[in-house]
Amino acid sequence: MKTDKLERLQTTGWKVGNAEDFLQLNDEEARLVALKLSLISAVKKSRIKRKLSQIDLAQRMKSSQSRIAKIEAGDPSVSLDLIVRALIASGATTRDIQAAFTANERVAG
Amino acid sequence: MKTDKLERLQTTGWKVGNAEDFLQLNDEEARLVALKLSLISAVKKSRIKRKLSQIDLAQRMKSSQSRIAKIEAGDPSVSLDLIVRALIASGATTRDIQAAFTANERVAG
DNA sequence: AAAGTGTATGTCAATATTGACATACTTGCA
DNA sequence: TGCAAGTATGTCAATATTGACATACACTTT
Repeated sequence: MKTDKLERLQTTGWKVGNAEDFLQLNDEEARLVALKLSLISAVKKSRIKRKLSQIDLAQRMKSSQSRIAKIEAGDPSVSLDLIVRALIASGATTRDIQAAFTANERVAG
Repeated sequence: MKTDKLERLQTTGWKVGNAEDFLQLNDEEARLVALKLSLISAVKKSRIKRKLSQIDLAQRMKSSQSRIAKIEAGDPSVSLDLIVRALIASGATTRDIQAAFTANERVAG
């Protein structure tokens, strides 16, 4: 029984990609991006609503003003974790977060 | 996930910080954890529902079986980004994701 | 004009997260 | 029993993300 590369790839969960995978991946990537954008929008909205400056929000979540600015600017260095943290720290309710998802559905439908 | 937040709070002396800040931070951290748990549960549910093995799901999202296992085990090395990617790749609809948030609200509310 | 307040952008060392791999455990089936 | 498929766990080099800092920009008030 030879343990060639293909078999190894299969047993470890790998397969050669094709065009379908590529398109599928793009779609999923698009959904994630759309979701992030919705949440980012929710962060800014929530922060403004509660009259918090970026510095205020940064202090609340032990981050920095520049990070908050990057969040709201959609900087690629910002993770979904940080966006959601900001959303929570800004005082957004779980309902607000759900609303962001709903908005996302409309966009990404 | 960062688990050194408490440690940093302690070592920095935090004369500025007060009990209110401390509790607030814990609460926000708890909300994030609860949210992650809900989404993790949704990942596994969605994967099983569509009869996908961890290897299948890993292929779909260009990850590895061990990563999927870590996601579902709630391993601290797994980001919210990865959880949501897995959720999307598993075929979960936006409605499914919203449902996960609703479940989270019941827990964290 | 100068000073104050809030936001944007670039940089970077420290830290967190990643896919990949090896390997062990579990379950069911021949 | 042995085998195969699925899952769990530990490790690690490569990469991504972080808070902090400096600094520039926009706007308002003095």
